This record gives sequence, structure tokens and C-alpha cells, in this order.
Amino acid sequence: MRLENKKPKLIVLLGPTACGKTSWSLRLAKKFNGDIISADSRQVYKDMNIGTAKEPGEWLRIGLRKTFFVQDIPHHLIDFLDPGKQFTISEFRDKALKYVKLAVKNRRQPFVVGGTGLYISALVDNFKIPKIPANKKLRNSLSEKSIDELFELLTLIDPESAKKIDKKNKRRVIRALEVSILSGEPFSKQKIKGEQLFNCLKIGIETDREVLYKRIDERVDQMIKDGLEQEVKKLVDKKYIWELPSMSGIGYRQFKDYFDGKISLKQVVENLKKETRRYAKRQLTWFRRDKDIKWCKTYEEAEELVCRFLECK
RNA sequence: GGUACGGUAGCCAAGCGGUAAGGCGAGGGUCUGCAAAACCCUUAUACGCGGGUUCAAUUCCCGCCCGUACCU
Repeated sequence: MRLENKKPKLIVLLGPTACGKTSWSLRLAKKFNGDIISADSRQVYKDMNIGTAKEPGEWLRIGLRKTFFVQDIPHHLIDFLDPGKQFTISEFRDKALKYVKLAVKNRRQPFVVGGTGLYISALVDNFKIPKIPANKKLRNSLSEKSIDELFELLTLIDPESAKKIDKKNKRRVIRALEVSILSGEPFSKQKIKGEQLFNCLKIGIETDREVLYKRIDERVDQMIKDGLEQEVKKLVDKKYIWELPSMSGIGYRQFKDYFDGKISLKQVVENLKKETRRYAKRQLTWFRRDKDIKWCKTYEEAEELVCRFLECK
């Protein structure tokens, strides 16, 4: 108990896309002297603003360090990466950890805010991620094989993983092989959770599915009005290819067929709405199994929880 | 009014004398270096209505209703 209290307090605000994380997080951060660490795999990219629903902000120099501010609240891990670059969970975990610690050191309350469940887990549950970076050569040679061959190989090298992994998921099977081969140790033995580093309050924003879907539709329409097409066009003109992780996100990849003259803008909008809804569904599936999440219907409930958690008054 | 074509689950759609593919959508799930990704599972006693032929009709015939196109 005493040990628990010594751990820094971390507040996580999560929920499916378009549930209102940004606005809640800003209110909470203003009230509780917060720093926001974004856990969003797409908002990391520069020049991808409309499609990722990034709140407008500006980079300001504080001392030696430049920080992205949204309404006077410092935001980290947002708007900093070239869309041509890759960002991975390992990098997220390390950087997020750094920013959380920095906030604590500066006596500011860290808020982790986002919808990328895996990223949040990696930080909160202290994942020890195998230090085996993507090996292009190996991946290429492996992807030439059929999924069945690969799976058979995995059964030989790492039967434990083979038992659990999706047999048809080439990407996952290849990664398991990659780690096992390059490290010389089975992947299954390397999926380790360290001791929890934080005393953590997880708040989920609860929204009716129907209401959420309606908000998604409206948000997509707004994105189009705000000039999403031009934003994507600019990225394409800058030679960012569709195969990039950044360009494969919702809001971007849907424009490929449109620019190729295969579908109309109306169809883009429809696809965009549809895929965003499906994405929200997947996020909910992810969050559902985390029983620690305190689901709140209103902002006031969330604020109350935070208040109690921080023992303020 | 006439001619042609069509009417199959929420939507699209194949099929055909022996009670019916698939896709979309929807829902559920997996998740440790692409995670807004990738992958998996589930889903409905659906053949417009009424007759007839037949051992048997969603499938053939007749009539009706509805839709679409064209003609007058």
C-alpha cells in the first residue's frame, strides 16, 4: 500500500474515436495543471491535421525545448514526425515514459490521452518489447512464402507462439518469426510485462454506439468541409506514397481510388464514415477487456474521479 | 394502353425442376516494432401474390400486383 502510493500518479483518458477525448482532456489539464501525452498513432505526424482530427496548436520554445501547445497546455508525442517516417510501439513506450517522468519532475500532472489501445497498454502495463527492429531483408524473404509455410516454420521455432497466434495473419506470424530468429529466443518468451510503474487512473469516455456513429458521420462531413481533400493532395504531391503507415490511416487511404479516378468524392466520404465506424468498434473491443477502466458518461463524473484520485480540495 | 426485362434475407446479387452461392452491411473477437494496421469468427426456415402442370417448383405455364426501360 505504501509502495503503491510512492508511484507517480498517471491519469489515462481513453475511448473510441470521436468520443470527445480532446475536449475532455483540455478541460482536465487546465483544471489539474496537466501535461498531455498523446497516445495516438496517427496524430504523431506533421501535416496530417484534418484527417487525424488533431486539435490546432503551436510549437513554442520553452528554454531549450520546443513544445507543442494546445490552448496553453503542453502536448507531447503529437505533430512531430515526418509522414514518411515510421513510428512504432517501442518508440512510443520509451518516449511516453520519458515525457511522463518529465511532467512528474516538473510537478505537473501527466495525462495520457488517446485511442491507440496497444500504446496505452505498453506504457501502463510496462511492456518489455523485444529489441528486434524490423528487418526488411528478412521480412521480404519471409513474405515470399505462403502463410501456411510460415506458420509451419513458426510451429518449429516457437510452438508456444504458434498456438496463440492467428494462423492467417501473415504480418503477425512474420514478426514472431523475425523476433525468434534474430534473437535466437522464442518470441513467446519475450512478451514480458514489467512491474507497473504508475499509480494509474484509467477513464473511458462512454458513448452510446448510435450517438457515436452519428458523431463520426458529422465529423467526417466537417473534415471534408475543412479541406481534407487538399490536405491529402498535398501529401501525395510531396511524394508520400500510399503504402506508408501514415498514408494507410483512415482519412487518407480512402482518397487513393478517388485520385485515381475510380470513385467519386461521395463514395470517399461514405467509405470514410464506414471505416471510421469499424475502427471505433475495434477500439471498443480492445478497451472492453480492460476491467480497470472507469467508464464515464459525463465530463463531471470524470472530473470527480480525477479529483478523488489526486486527493485535491 | 402496348412491348421488354426484373421482383431472392437490412442492401446488392448468383442460381435453378428435388427447399438456395457469394458480397456488402451489422455484431463479436485476436492483439508486445506497420495497431486509424493486420487477421479471425458469427449472422437471417430470404425466392412479390394467387392459381395450374409435376412425385416434386424459387426454377415451367396462366393471371394479378409492383418496379425499371422503351414504344404509343
